[in-house]
Order: sequence, then structure tokens, then C-alpha cells
Amino acid sequence: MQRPVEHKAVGADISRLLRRARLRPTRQRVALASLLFGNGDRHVTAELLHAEAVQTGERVSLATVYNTLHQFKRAGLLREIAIGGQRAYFDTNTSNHNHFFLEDEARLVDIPGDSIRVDGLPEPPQNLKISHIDVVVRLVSK
Amino acid sequence: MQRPVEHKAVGADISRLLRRARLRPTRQRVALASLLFGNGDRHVTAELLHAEAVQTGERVSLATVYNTLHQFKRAGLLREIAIGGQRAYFDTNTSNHNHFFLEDEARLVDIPGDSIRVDGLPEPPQNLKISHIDVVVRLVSK
DNA sequence: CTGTGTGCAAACTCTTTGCATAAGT
DNA sequence: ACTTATGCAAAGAGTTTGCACACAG
Repeated sequence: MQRPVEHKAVGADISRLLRRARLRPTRQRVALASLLFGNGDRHVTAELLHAEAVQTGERVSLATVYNTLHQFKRAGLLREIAIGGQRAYFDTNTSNHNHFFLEDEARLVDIPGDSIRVDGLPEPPQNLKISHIDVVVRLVSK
Repeated sequence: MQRPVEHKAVGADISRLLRRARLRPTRQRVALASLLFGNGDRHVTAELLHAEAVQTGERVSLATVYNTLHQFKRAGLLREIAIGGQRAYFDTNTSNHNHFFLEDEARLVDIPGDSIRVDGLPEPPQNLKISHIDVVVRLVSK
């Protein structure tokens, strides 16, 4: 490889990634994982990912895309983001960060991990602990 | 009713509320509004509200509950909260505040309006402005 | 009366599931 | 070979819509 490669995983890397997650590197999983992890952070819906896969000539069903997204999520490769509406969004960046949601385009954009700070959090009710804090900054056109 | 009434709006109050929102105070709307606004802040799903209405002997269809919730939302009487999953939650407290979400019970709990502060918000991308910031603190049992 | 609201059922969207077939190891 | 994954179609939630009837003003 001559070109600088940053967060890019290809071929064998993808297979290793899947094996580590105890998922057989099947043709479909490799294809989907390549789309997801092959080129930086992404935010996808099942339908979007399916459309992309089909467009690159991959034979994969929507049901398999759903199954695969949930498998990846369970394996910690993806995080699911609650936006409302009824579409589920998945984020390839599983580190702690938050999101802009562009209402007009129904699109998510990362907010760098450490820029937002949430203060003044009250104690959770008894016997409960914080699992995760979601901050979604909703944007509309001016 | 003989008992002391606090933040309770009844009968004529509900009608006035609806009229102000330019919604005819029909039997169903009055019934739903009473359940929603008759006794402090609430977080409801369409199905929950429908079940309550039916339980109090009100004849109202689920479709009308959905329609009514959206009318109330458009009128600014309710706010919709994005939790994920595919259920839509509506909050009768439309002021600026945030939520605990109890994952185990799929239930929302208010976090008092001014306790949480979000700092370090980056500038929104050009031509966009912040419409609203949602903070959801997800809780699981210890 | 007149127009708006409601109920019902059907349609729609997104998502999950069951089961026979295909593919990975 | 043995096991797990996939595809398809069908089912399942939650939600929305179209149209005839009912009701508020």
C-alpha cells in the first residue's frame, strides 16, 4: 500500500474483525462490514445499507441486513441511536460521543467526542444506574 | 367531586384549553385532554392513553387517540420524545427539561428542568440552527 | 344546517421470524 | 459432513389514512 491509509480496513482485516466477534465471515457479512467499516465513521439505516450493498452488486436481502446489523450491535461493532420516527440508526463509532440530527435530511452527524459536557445530573432513582446518556442536538434550516 | 383539586383542570377549563388551541372540545378530545392534563405531568404512549380512556368507559378509537395526540402536539400542548424502539412517547410537560428512561420498564421520568446543563456545544453547520436538544439518560437496574 | 371530527378497517412502514436452502469450516 | 447463515415470504408492531357517519357550533 502506497497511499496513507487511516481508519480503513479491507479484505483480510474485515475477516479478522468478524472472527474476533465470533461471526463467520460470510460473503454478505464481509460485504456489509466493508461498507460499514471500510471508510471512516458512518451512520446508516438498514434500508440505506441494503440499497448500498445492492448497488455494489451484492446479493443480500433486507432481512439479512437487519439481522447483521443486530449481530454487529451485539458484538459491540455498532451502536444504535434513538432518533424517533420509526427508523433505527446505527453508528459505526461506538465511542462516547453525541450527534447532530439534521431534521430536514433525516441525517446524523457526529459531534466530536469530548466537546459536549453534561453537568448537573441528578442521582438516578434507587437501584438504578446510568447505562448511557444520549444527547441529540436537533437542527433545522435557518 | 369533593376532594381538593390542585393542578387539576376540569370541565370548563379543559374546554377553554382546547378552544384556545382552536380545537373543538368534542367528547373524545375533552376525555383525552382530561386524562393528559387533569393531574400533573405525564408521559404517555398512544396505546397507554387509549387503554386508560377505554377503562374509564370512554368510547374512543386508537386511531382517534393518535390523531388527537398529533393535534395536541401541533397545538403545542404536548411534546414528542424520541426514545427509539418504535413507540412514540408524548410528554405533557412542554417546558425545557430532560428525561430518565428506565429501560427495564420502558418508562420515562422527568429530570427537573434546570438541573442539567449542556456545555461545549460546537457551532451547528452553516445555515442550520438548533431547534432543540434532547438529553436522555438511560437507566438499567444495578 | 355546515363543516369538522370520529370510527372503522384497511393500508403502510419498519422490523422480526420460520423454515427450507446455501455456504463456511 | 456438520453447523451456521441466508433468502424469502409471511407475520408482527406501531402508526397513518380514506371515507361514510356523527356531532358541535
